[in-house]
Amino acid sequence: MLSKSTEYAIRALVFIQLRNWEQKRPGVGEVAREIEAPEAYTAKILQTLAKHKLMDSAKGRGGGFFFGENQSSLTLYDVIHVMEGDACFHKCGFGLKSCNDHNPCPLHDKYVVVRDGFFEIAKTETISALSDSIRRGDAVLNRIV
Amino acid sequence: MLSKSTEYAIRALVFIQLRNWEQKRPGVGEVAREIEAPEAYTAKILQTLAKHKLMDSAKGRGGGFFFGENQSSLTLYDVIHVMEGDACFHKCGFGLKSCNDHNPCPLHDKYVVVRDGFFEIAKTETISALSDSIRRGDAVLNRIV
DNA sequence: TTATAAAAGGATATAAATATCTTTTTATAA
DNA sequence: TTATAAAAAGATATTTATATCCTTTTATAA
Ligand code: FES
Ligand code: FES
Repeated sequence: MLSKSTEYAIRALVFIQLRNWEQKRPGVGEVAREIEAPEAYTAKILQTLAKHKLMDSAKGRGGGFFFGENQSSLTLYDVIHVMEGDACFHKCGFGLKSCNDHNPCPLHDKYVVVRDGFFEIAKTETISALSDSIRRGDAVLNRIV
Repeated sequence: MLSKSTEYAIRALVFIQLRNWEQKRPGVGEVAREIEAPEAYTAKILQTLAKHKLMDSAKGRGGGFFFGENQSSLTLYDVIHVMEGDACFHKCGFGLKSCNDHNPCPLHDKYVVVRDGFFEIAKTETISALSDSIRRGDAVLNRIV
């Protein structure tokens, strides 16, 4: 499972993408409301994402968050990596100090399949692809209730 | 990813099973040493497992931990359920308040495959099967280095 | 040029997970 | 019956994740 912070980050980026497509640059308040996260905490997360150049920000009046040219194909992996590192893609599912094909734990063979499946999703799915499925109405960003 | 506590629990149970097969009932100290976990913390975890009847314990001289008759086919799911609940099998991977087939988040279709894959492992793998793969020499309980 | 709106930065606070320590209960061996 | 070994129970401590608050910097509009 991803950390709450990572989930907030992913949903925030998707929302920013959706608004950007409408020629808007949402601010912290709007993002926090939309992803149903505490505002001050959302601010910290957006700050982290901007610092790592996953998206861009503009200070001052009329400012907000947005994607620049070279930030269009951001993958889930990129976001996870910045927010919580990539232990989840490498760790032994049985809790050993490392995962090793040639000296496996008893879960290794089966666990690796699942772990790699998640890695594949993370490397393949992009913020803009997720956003697009919402724009098309095939998926939702939040629950009504 | 499972919590550290859950990992300790699984490894502890596997070790207890291995020792039981040698007609031994290990105590907290022996278990903690083997799974490389802090002793007092291991004690708490074993206490939780015993309280939930996942294995049995005997107090006093010559006491220790062991599996009773009806505790032989303990699944990983049982252990995870007791240690951290089963959110990981139900939660929305995108962080929505619930996961819903008919009102999916943009990750749903792909995420559910991975999540269900893990659920399948958890429901299928048993402590005794994992232990047996170690006894046979096909897998390890800990890393030399 | 000043007032205002916005993000950045820094300092704290709270909650949850991980870890330790001490006392109590229980069983057994001497 | 007493001393000892072991788990159970309870209290406390530490660390990490989550969350809040206050101040500073920056850009823009009036
Ligand atoms: S060694 Fe445990 S998952 Fe690879
Ligand atoms: S709705 Fe998100 S994983 Fe099912």
